[in-house]
Amino acid sequence: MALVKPGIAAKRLTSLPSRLLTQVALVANRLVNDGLAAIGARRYHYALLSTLAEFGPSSQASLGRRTGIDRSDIVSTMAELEGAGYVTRLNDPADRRRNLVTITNKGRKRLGELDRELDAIQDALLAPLTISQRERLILLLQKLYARHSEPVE
Amino acid sequence: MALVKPGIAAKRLTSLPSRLLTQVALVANRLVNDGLAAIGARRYHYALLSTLAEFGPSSQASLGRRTGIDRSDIVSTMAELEGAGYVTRLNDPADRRRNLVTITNKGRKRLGELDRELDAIQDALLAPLTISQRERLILLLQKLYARHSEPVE
DNA sequence: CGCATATCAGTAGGACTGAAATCA
DNA sequence: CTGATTTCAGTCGTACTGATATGC
Repeated sequence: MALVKPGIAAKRLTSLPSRLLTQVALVANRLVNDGLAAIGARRYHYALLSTLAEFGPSSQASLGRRTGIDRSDIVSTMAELEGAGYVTRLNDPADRRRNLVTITNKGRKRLGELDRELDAIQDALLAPLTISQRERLILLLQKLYARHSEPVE
Repeated sequence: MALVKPGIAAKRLTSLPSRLLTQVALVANRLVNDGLAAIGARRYHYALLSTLAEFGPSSQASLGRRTGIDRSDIVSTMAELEGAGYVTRLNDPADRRRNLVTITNKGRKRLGELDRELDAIQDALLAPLTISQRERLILLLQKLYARHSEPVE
């Protein structure tokens, strides 16, 4: 928790879109990190468990592409999740380069806990906005993200 | 530059507001960091120089409150900016605990360079949106940030 | 061979903490 | 004494790079 009472910021900064995004993302990340840390989790755990739950057993490389998490960070996070019993890693007999990662029942229960925690966090984050403002914000962010994660040409 | 072709993400993730914010902020930060690094600058430089230009000579503590930058990071960044000749630090005769930081003419010129660089970056970032969508996004983010940086009660 | 996968070691900037020294 | 300011020495999670080993 940071939270020093802020002063009045320079106009150049308060109207700079990239900075607004960073500052609001920082607020969101503080809420998410604190909330997840309270139950012993991190953002990467949620991203990986929810991807495994939706798409089924996957290689680590595929998980990296779907979540945007670096291959290198997948490795260490997978070790954590496996250690906690939330996933299993087996060598894929069809392609022995791959680790086939599978979510366990314990992992599914864990995902449920994380879902509930994150729901509460989203509410806290978006509390200042009306329902239709929240929808608009989400659509605008999705549009921005979609265009910027496409191959640019 | 990261840029691995992304896969299809889990629905839980693509609709999670905190994650959308983080992902778009990440895009913005990559653009900003790369653009500023190309001319030897960092985000903190812009935040501090623009605050000094708008509010005049300030203590480091005041700069920290206005920019949201931690007191500890102000110290090291100020050393960089002073080393480059963009600011001067004098002991405030009126309160000898304080460093009175003042932007130099060279610092003002530098701020102009950073302004131009950042203008181009904002255009690239917001290119997928229409003008009125950009305005709406900015308003929504400002509202969120304002409410979350107020004393909560 | 080229290419993908998994792993490890390490880097970099950003956010933050705790403690010390100084002074209002 | 309390409280503000500056500074230093770290920690932490995130994003990322480079190299290596292995297998398709």
